[in-house]
Amino acid sequence: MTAPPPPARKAPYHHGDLKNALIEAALAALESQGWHALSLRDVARQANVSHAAPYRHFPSKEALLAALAERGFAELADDMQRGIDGAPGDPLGQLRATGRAYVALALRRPALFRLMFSGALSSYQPHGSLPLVAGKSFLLLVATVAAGQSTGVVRPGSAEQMAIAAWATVHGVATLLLEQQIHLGDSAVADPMVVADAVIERLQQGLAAPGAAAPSNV
Amino acid sequence: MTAPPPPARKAPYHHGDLKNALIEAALAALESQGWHALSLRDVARQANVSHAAPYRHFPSKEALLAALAERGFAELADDMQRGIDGAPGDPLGQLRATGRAYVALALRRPALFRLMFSGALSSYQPHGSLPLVAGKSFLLLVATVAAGQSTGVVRPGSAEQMAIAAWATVHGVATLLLEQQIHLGDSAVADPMVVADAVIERLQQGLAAPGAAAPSNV
DNA sequence: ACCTGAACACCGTTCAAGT
DNA sequence: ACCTGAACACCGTTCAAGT
Repeated sequence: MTAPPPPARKAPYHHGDLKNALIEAALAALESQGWHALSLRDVARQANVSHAAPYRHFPSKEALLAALAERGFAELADDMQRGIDGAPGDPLGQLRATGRAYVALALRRPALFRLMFSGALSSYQPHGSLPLVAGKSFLLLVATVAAGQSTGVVRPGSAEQMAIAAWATVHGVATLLLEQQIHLGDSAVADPMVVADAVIERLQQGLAAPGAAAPSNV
Repeated sequence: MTAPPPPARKAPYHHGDLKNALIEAALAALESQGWHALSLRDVARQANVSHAAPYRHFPSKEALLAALAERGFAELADDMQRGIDGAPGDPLGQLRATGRAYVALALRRPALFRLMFSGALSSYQPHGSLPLVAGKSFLLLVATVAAGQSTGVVRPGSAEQMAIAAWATVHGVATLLLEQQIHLGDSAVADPMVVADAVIERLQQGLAAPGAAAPSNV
């Protein structure tokens, strides 16, 4: 009765893969609390290490947040690439698909999206490969616009400038929807994605070459 | 020599207008640190009161942030209204002016703009008149679109839906510029406002009625 | 090489007490 | 009615010490 319980399986002193464990714990905490409320001490608790342990793997809390943001940007580029792959030979369809992927990510992981785009990181520069990964999705966009121009379905002009306009539009709907700034009460549409589609459709018309036929689907 | 200095003008025990003094101090701290780094204790220090004094005027730190955001939304609506007043009888010009005012505010007060639109406040609802003031600028936009439709320079359709598309586009450039996501290195343009104008111009073309003449200025 | 525990200088919020 | 000072339960970060 009074005998002490067996030591059971004690956690090893060395975690083994603490860095990834911290990132996983932080990703979970992120979506439930937002980046500004995320506590490094709490993440350490969740990973069953002391509050000082994370400092062996990240020089600061911001560095951990940057690692999360980088995961988000990689996921964004992957989703967009999947959209491009899904509509081979149809640049306008590819543009629509990348736009939908962008909005979908914002709605699926709102806290992660805010971390990526809402000034949580003062600069991407000091965080290793973050600037490179963050720039990847824009490069995809420019390439798709250029492809559309070469086949004549996208109006001529600076591909970069048109990509910026497309990005701005899609980023705008994504953030306004995610922050619930757009009130869908009056309209018959209750689904945010329907609003996004409408805006993307209008953008589509602006990017399409004057003579080109309107896309048939959606 | 050893005589104590005269009491001079001691600060009165009652501040008099502490509420506004706190808001002013907070607005200053906001732009220099961002909303997430803003400390209530520091704001109190800046206003020369104890760290507990703010709680007589704001139930929480978030309530103070909400007061700042409300100021921002009021300023935004004012700026947009000024843009509308500056182009009487020219709805397309008014739309362009409101868009420029929107981007200008984002670039002039980046931290305030982030506070307003980047999920710092979990909801506008519990903060008095904030939802009403926050909605004002969108109503201006809808009214201007409707005015353009009635004179035939803006294409027909749901004014609300077109206002959403316009808002999304302008909001997108504003936030991307403010977060320095758009790299102006390659282009000849170093001025963010030039990028904004280009995007707004493209939006303009999307909103204009097919038959209407292109705007001559800018 | 990696992790712990104590320590430091902060926070937001509460509450009895002062004016 | 409004403000103060101590107190509580947290933070991020540092550093000597442990394994």
